[in-house]
Amino acid sequence: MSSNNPQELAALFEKIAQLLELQGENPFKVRAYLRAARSLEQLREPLELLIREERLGSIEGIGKNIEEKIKEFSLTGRLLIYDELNAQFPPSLLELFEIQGLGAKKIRLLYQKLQICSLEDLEKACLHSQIAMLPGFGPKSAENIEQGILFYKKNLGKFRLDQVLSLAKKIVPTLEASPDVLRCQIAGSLRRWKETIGDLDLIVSSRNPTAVMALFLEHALVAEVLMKGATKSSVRLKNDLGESMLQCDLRVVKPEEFPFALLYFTGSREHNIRLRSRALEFGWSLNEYSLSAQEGAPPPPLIEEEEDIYHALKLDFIAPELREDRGEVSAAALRELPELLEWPQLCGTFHCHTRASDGKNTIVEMAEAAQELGLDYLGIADHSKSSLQAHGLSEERLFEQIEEIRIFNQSSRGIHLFAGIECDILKDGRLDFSDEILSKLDYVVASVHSSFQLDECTMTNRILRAMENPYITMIGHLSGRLLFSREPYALNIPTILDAAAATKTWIELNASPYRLDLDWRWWSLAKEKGVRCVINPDAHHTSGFQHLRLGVHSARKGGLRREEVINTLPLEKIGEALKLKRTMITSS
DNA sequence: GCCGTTTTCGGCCCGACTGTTTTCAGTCG
Repeated sequence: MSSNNPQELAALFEKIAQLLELQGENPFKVRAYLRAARSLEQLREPLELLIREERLGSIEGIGKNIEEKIKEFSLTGRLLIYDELNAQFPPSLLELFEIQGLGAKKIRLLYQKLQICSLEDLEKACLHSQIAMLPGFGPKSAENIEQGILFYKKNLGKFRLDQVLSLAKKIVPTLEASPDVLRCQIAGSLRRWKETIGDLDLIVSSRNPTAVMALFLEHALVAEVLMKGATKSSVRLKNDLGESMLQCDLRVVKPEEFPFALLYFTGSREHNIRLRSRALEFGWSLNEYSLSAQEGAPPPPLIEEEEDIYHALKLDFIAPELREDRGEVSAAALRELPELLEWPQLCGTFHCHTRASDGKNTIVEMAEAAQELGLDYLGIADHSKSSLQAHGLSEERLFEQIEEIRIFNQSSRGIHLFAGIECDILKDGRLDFSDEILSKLDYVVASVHSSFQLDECTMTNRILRAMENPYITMIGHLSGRLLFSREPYALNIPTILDAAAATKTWIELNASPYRLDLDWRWWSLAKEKGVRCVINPDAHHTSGFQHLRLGVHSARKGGLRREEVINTLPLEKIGEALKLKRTMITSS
C-alpha cells in the first residue's frame, strides 16, 4: 500500500525519534528525525513530485538515509525501522512523554523496572507507591508524577489564547507597578500569538531580583509554586474558579540582559537555534544574556533593544508572530519579509450575529460596539434557517432584518451596515436559501454547520460547489475546527484555495479564539495562490469584537499584508469589492 | 541522523532548576 502523505510520515518520524530516545540512541540522531518531520510538515510541493524529480535531498534536514526512508514509505506505506523499534516497546508507552517531568530515561526505567507500559499502569504504580522505590526516583518525584498525570488528564496542558491573555493582563500590571521592576514583557508563545498556549512566559529586568521574585510568588493568582530560584521561578495560576491551571514562568534579568532574554524566551526554540548559528557565522555567541565575541572575532555592536540584535546579525527585524522557523530568518537576511498587516488598517468586518439568531445583542448595539472599536462598516450575518439550534432566520425574518439594516443606514450614524447571512452549506453542497433570496443581500458567508463526518473528497466537493455560487462572497471557518474540542473535518485545503482564487471567493480568518480558522499555517499558500483573506470576529456579543485583534495577530502570523486582507479596504471601496464576484460570474 | 569555503570526521545551543545523591543526571525551555 503506497502513501505520499507527508503529515502521516512526519508523525511517524516523530514516533521514531521518541523510540530512538527510549533506546538511548545518540541525541543528535533523535533530533535529525525531528528535524526531518518538521521539514515534511512544511512541505510546499507534493511528496511524489519531489521523489520523482530526485529533489528530496535538497530539503533541509533530509540526507541520504532519511531520503531512503521517505522512498520506502512512499512505495510501501511502511517503515521497517519503525516496525522494528515499535516491536521493542509497547506503543502506549509513548503516552508517558506527555507527562511533565518524564523524559526518555525515566520512562525507560519505569518500563524496565516496573513494566509500566501506559498512563494507566503509571497511575496504578503511583497508587501502590512503587515509583519512589526506583533508583533515581524519590518521594518528591513520585508526587510530581501524580500531579503531572492529573494535570495532563484535566486539560492536556494547553489553553486558548483569550484565556492566557486575560490572566496575563491580571499579573503583568502588578509586576509593572513595582519600583523594583524596570521592564516587564510577555514572551513565549503568547508573544508569538500561537493559537494555543502551553504556558505564560514573563521577562522582567531589575536590579533587585529577590524582591521581584517574592512579589511574583506571592501574587494572589498563584495557586502553587512549581519551582523557585534566584532568577527563574515557575508557578501555576488560578482561573476564575480558583482552579489551578496555567503554568507561568518568570525570568528576572539585569537591565542590560533584557533584550537577549526577551528574544530568547520569545522563541520559538527553532528560531533561536537559527539565530545562534547565524551569530556563529560572525564569530559571535548568542545566548539569553548577551551577544559576545569568540576569540579573535570583532566585537559585536552595542545592543539596547531586541531589534538591535537582529540588525547586528544583518537581519531585518522579525515580528514575534513570524518566529516559527518557517523561512523567516533567510527572508530577513534578503530583506524580503512582508510588511505585515497592522491593527489600525482594519476598516470593517463581516460575520457577526444578533438576537435574531443566536447572538446576545441587537443590531444597533452591535453597530455601536463596532464603531467604538474604530470600524467604518459592519456586516450582519445571522444564521440561516437550517441552523435550528442557532435559531436560524427564515426567509421572512431575513427580509425584516434587511429592512431594519436599510433603515439604520438612512439614519447616518457614522458606521455603515451591510446586510448578509451566514448561510449553511447543506450536506450535498446546496445552499440553505435560493439564489433569488441570496441576491437580495449585500453579501453571503457560507459555512458548514452539519455532517462533519463526510470523507475528504465529498467534503471538498461540498464546499467547491458552494463556492461556485455567484452570491457566496466568503467561506466561514473553513476547517470547522474547535480548539480542544473538535478536530477539523477532512478537507483538501489546497484544492479549496485554488477554487477560492478562481471564483474570487474570500476565505475567512475567523478570529474567535475557539476557532482561529483558517489556521495561520495555510495563509502563505493562500497568498501565493492570490486568495483574499477576510478577518471576521464571528461575534455573538458586543464583547466579541475584541477578538478581531486576535485575528489580526493570526493574520500577521500567516505573513499577511494589508493588501491581502480585504477588510482593510475603506468603505468607499468595499461595496464594489462585495459585488465583484457576482458580476464576474453572472456576466460570463 | 545531517552537514560541510575547516568537506568524509567531528560538531550538532546551552543554562537553570529539581531531586537524589554526596557531585550530578534528567528535564525543560
